[in-house]
Amino acid sequence: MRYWLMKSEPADCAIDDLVALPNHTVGWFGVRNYQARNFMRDLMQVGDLAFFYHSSCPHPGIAGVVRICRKAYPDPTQFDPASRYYDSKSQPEAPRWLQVDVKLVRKTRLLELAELRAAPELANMRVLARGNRLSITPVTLDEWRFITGTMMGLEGHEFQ
DNA sequence: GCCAACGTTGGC
DNA sequence: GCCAACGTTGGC
Repeated sequence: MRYWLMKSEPADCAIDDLVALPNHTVGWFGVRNYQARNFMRDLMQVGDLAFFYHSSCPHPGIAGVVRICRKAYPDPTQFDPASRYYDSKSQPEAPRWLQVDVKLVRKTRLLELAELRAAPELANMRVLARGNRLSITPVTLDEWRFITGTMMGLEGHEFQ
């Protein structure tokens, strides 16, 4: 059981899009970085929990909690010439890019990036590291508990 | 395998 | 739009 932070551009998929979707489930398409892909391929398991993070937008920050509900499989957008995530070098018989499915656990208040940066308890959080460009980063249990508990007021909440 | 050039990310 | 940081590409 691991914890993650996953960045999504609200223009692609915002937390409210996930709220509105049937089953509140979406494929995490568009990852085009090998390290992030390898996290999904090698370490992510069904049942892992993740913060849903809004990036490249006016108010970047954590907007919700999701659960991994399907293990890594080929990202269909890599084969779609109309997609901004199309990759002409990826072949269907040897897909280069993968996605997992995530299911909304709960929408939370927006925990803005500035607020995360201001917390000494999160000084070593991977996503906050200088120069970090990974769209998927591991979160430690301590960081998870601090954010869901102290920052979100969800002490003792069972994320089923 | 090196590394310069180029591209991308993402906050500001 | 800027730009720091870092990933990727491709010639050698």
